[in-house]
Amino acid sequence: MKTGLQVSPCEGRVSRVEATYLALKLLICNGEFPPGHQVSEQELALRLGTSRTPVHEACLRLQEDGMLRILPKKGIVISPLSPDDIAEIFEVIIAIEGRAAALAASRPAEARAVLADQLDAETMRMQTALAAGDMAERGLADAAFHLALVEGCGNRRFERIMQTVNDQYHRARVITVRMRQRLEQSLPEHREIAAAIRAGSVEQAETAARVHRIRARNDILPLIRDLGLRHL
Amino acid sequence: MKTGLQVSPCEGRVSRVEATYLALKLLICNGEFPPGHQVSEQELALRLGTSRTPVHEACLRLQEDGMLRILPKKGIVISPLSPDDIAEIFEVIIAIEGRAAALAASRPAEARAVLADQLDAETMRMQTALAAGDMAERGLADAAFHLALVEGCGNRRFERIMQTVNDQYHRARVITVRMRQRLEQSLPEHREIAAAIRAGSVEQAETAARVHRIRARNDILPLIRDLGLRHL
DNA sequence: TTGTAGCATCTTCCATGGAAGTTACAATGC
DNA sequence: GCATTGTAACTTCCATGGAAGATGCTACAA
Repeated sequence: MKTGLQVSPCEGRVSRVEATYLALKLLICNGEFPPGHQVSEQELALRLGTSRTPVHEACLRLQEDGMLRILPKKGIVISPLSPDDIAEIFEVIIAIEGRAAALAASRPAEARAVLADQLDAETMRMQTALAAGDMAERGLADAAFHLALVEGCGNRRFERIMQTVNDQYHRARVITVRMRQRLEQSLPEHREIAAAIRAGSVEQAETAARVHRIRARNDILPLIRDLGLRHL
Repeated sequence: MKTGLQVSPCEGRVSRVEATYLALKLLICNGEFPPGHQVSEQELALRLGTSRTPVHEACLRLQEDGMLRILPKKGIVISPLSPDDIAEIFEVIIAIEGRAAALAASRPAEARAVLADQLDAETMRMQTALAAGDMAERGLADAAFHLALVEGCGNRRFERIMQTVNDQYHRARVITVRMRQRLEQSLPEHREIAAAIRAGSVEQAETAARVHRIRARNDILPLIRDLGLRHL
C-alpha cells in the first residue's frame, strides 16, 4: 500500500515542505484563512516557524490543488470555493467513485469479500453513531467507507485524485454538515454498494455508487446555493 | 478559457520554475531520460541553464504527477511506466471522459451543436489524414478531438485531470503508435460520440465515449504486455 | 580472503541575500 | 483642486552557501 505514487518518500521523516503543505492546507480548510484573503510568504513563514523557501514550494503545490493563487510579485490569495466549484468536485467524485466501485466488483471473490466486510463494518459503525447522535463519529465512519472503497479498487491514481478533491470537498462540508438532513439515507445506499461488490455485480456496483453520490449532491447543492452566492 | 485553474498566473510570462517543469516533462516523455535513470538536481540545473532552486521545485511537481521520485539525499529517479500503470491511466481516462461526454450532452442545445460541429470537424480531419497515411496528423486530430470533448464539458477539474494523465499516456503512445492497427475503428466511434452529444442523449454519449476508450485499451494493452514486462 | 571502520564525496534540503517587479502614496507642477 | 511623476515599501523569484545525511571506497585488522 505504501509503494508507488506516495508523496513523502521516506516513512517517518516528513520534509519541512511537506509539513508546511499540510499545515497550510489545514489552515485553509478550517477557514483560518478566509477566501480572498491575501497573505505574503514572509508572513506565512513567520507564522509557521520556518523560512520562505519551504513556504514557497508548499504554495506551488497548493496552487496546483486549486486552494490558492500565487500572484507574481503581489502576493498569495486564498481561492474562493463557489457553488459551481462544489458542483465540479461532485462530478469528479461521481466519475471516479463509480468507476472505483466497478473495479472493486471485478476483482477476485476473496478480495471482494474482504472489502465488502470492511465496507459493511464502516456502515454499521455509521449507523451506531447516527443512533447515538454523534455526528462527528458518523462523519468519520462515512469518510472511512469512501476511503476504503477507493483504496479497495486497486487503482492508486484513483486514490490520488480522490484525495485532492476530498480536501476541497472538506471545505464545503464544514458548512453543510450543520444543516444536512436525510443522513440516514446513506445507510441502505452504502449497504447496496457493499452487496454489489461482494456479489461481483460490476454494473450494479457502479450504478449504486453513482446513485449514492448523485443523491448526496442533489441534497447538498441546493442548500449551498440558497445560502448565498459566494462561499468559502 | 483562461480563468480559474490555470497554472501560470500571468499571460505571456512564464516563471523559470514553469519553464523547467515543462522542459523536464518533455525530456522524460520523449525518452531522453530513460526510466530508472538517476540524475541529480545539480546536473539538471546545469543542463537546463538555470540554478538548483527552480529544478528542485519543478521536480516536486513532477513527483506529484508520478513522473519521477525524489529520494531524499540520494537523487532523482525517473519512474518507470509499467503495463499496470498504463492500465490505471486508461481507467482514469474511461471514468473522466465518459462523464465528460455525459456532461457535454446535458448542456444547452446551442452549446451542444457548437461542440458537436467541432468534434465532427476533427473526425473529418482525422479521416483525411488517415487516408493520406499521415500518422502524425492523424494523432494530432485524435488528440484535438479528445481535448475538445473534455473542454466542451465545462468542468475545469476534468480538464486538469485529463491533462496530467494525458502527459503520462503520451509516454506510452510514443511506443504503441508504431504498432497499432485498427486505427480506422476510431472514426465511427468518434462520430457516434458527437451525434449523441448533438442529440442531447446523455446516457448514449457516456456509453459511446466509454466504449471507444475501452476498445482502445483492449487493443493497446495486450500489445504492451506482450512487448516485455517493464517499460518506459 | 573477509569483515569493518573511517573518510571522502556525493546528494537533497533549507536559510538568506539580492534582483526584478508591482503598488500605493506623497510631492510637485499646473 | 487635479493630474502626474517619482519613490519607497512591499512582493515573489532565483542563486548560492552551508547543514544533514546517504553511499561507496579504501585502508586496515583478523
